[in-house]
Amino acid sequence: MKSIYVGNIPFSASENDMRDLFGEYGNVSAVKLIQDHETGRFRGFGFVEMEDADAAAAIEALDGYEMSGRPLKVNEAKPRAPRPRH
DNA sequence: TCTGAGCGA
Repeated sequence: MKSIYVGNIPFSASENDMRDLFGEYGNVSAVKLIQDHETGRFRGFGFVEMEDADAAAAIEALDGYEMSGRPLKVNEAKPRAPRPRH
Protein backbone atom coordinates (compact mmCIF):
# COMPACT_ATOMS: atom_id res chain seq x y z
CA MET A 1 0.00 0.00 0.00
CA LYS A 2 1.16 3.52 -0.75
CA SER A 3 -0.05 6.96 0.32
CA ILE A 4 -0.56 9.63 -2.33
CA TYR A 5 -0.55 13.35 -1.68
CA VAL A 6 -3.16 15.26 -3.70
CA GLY A 7 -3.00 19.04 -3.73
CA ASN A 8 -4.80 21.93 -5.43
CA ILE A 9 -8.10 20.11 -5.04
CA PRO A 10 -11.11 22.25 -5.98
CA PHE A 11 -13.39 23.01 -3.03
CA SER A 12 -16.24 21.57 -5.02
CA ALA A 13 -14.66 18.12 -4.91
CA SER A 14 -15.55 15.52 -2.29
CA GLU A 15 -13.88 12.38 -0.98
CA ASN A 16 -16.30 10.43 -3.12
CA ASP A 17 -15.19 12.33 -6.22
CA MET A 18 -11.55 11.63 -5.40
CA ARG A 19 -12.19 7.94 -4.80
CA ASP A 20 -14.04 7.70 -8.09
CA LEU A 21 -11.30 9.53 -9.98
CA PHE A 22 -8.39 7.54 -8.56
CA GLY A 23 -10.46 4.38 -8.76
CA GLU A 24 -10.09 4.51 -12.54
CA TYR A 25 -6.42 3.60 -12.16
CA GLY A 26 -6.64 0.96 -9.46
CA ASN A 27 -8.31 -0.08 -6.26
CA VAL A 28 -8.64 2.82 -3.83
CA SER A 29 -8.17 1.70 -0.24
CA ALA A 30 -8.90 5.01 1.47
CA VAL A 31 -9.39 8.70 0.75
CA LYS A 32 -8.89 11.54 3.23
CA LEU A 33 -9.43 15.19 2.50
CA ILE A 34 -7.72 17.37 5.08
CA GLN A 35 -9.68 20.11 6.75
CA ASP A 36 -8.67 22.84 9.17
CA HIS A 37 -8.99 21.55 12.71
CA GLU A 38 -10.10 24.99 13.96
CA THR A 39 -12.66 26.13 11.42
CA GLY A 40 -13.42 22.77 9.83
CA ARG A 41 -12.90 24.25 6.37
CA PHE A 42 -11.48 22.08 3.61
CA ARG A 43 -7.80 22.96 3.22
CA GLY A 44 -7.54 22.08 -0.45
CA PHE A 45 -5.44 18.92 -0.23
CA GLY A 46 -5.81 15.35 0.77
CA PHE A 47 -4.45 11.82 0.65
CA VAL A 48 -5.33 8.66 -1.23
CA GLU A 49 -4.22 5.15 -0.33
CA MET A 50 -3.75 2.59 -3.10
CA GLU A 51 -1.72 -0.49 -3.92
CA ASP A 52 1.87 0.33 -4.79
CA ALA A 53 1.56 -0.28 -8.53
CA ASP A 54 -1.86 1.38 -8.71
CA ALA A 55 -0.58 4.40 -6.82
CA ALA A 56 2.27 4.84 -9.29
CA ALA A 57 -0.15 4.61 -12.20
CA ALA A 58 -2.55 7.09 -10.61
CA ILE A 59 0.25 9.56 -9.87
CA GLU A 60 1.44 9.42 -13.45
CA ALA A 61 -2.07 9.69 -14.86
CA LEU A 62 -3.60 12.27 -12.52
CA ASP A 63 -0.74 14.66 -11.78
CA GLY A 64 -1.80 17.86 -13.53
CA TYR A 65 -5.27 16.47 -14.20
CA GLU A 66 -7.67 19.37 -14.52
CA MET A 67 -10.52 18.99 -12.04
CA SER A 68 -13.14 21.75 -12.03
CA GLY A 69 -10.65 24.04 -13.74
CA ARG A 70 -7.80 23.37 -11.32
CA PRO A 71 -4.79 21.19 -12.19
CA LEU A 72 -4.42 18.55 -9.51
CA LYS A 73 -1.03 18.05 -7.90
CA VAL A 74 -0.38 14.39 -7.28
CA ASN A 75 2.74 13.04 -5.62
CA GLU A 76 3.79 10.21 -3.36
CA ALA A 77 3.01 11.25 0.20
CA LYS A 78 5.51 11.47 2.98
CA PRO A 79 4.77 9.36 6.07
CA ARG A 80 2.30 11.02 8.40
CA ALA A 81 3.55 12.40 11.70
CA PRO A 82 3.01 10.04 14.63
CA ARG A 83 -0.12 10.53 16.65
CA PRO A 84 0.71 12.75 19.64
CA ARG A 85 -0.20 11.57 23.14
CA HIS A 86 -3.61 12.57 24.37
C1' DT B 1 -16.26 25.98 4.37
C1' DC B 2 -17.33 29.80 -0.26
C1' DT B 3 -11.13 29.72 0.89
C1' DG B 4 -5.90 28.77 -2.09
C1' DA B 5 -0.85 27.38 1.29
C1' DG B 6 0.48 22.75 -1.00
C1' DC B 7 2.03 16.61 3.23
C1' DG B 8 -2.58 14.21 7.58
C1' DA B 9 -4.58 13.05 14.41
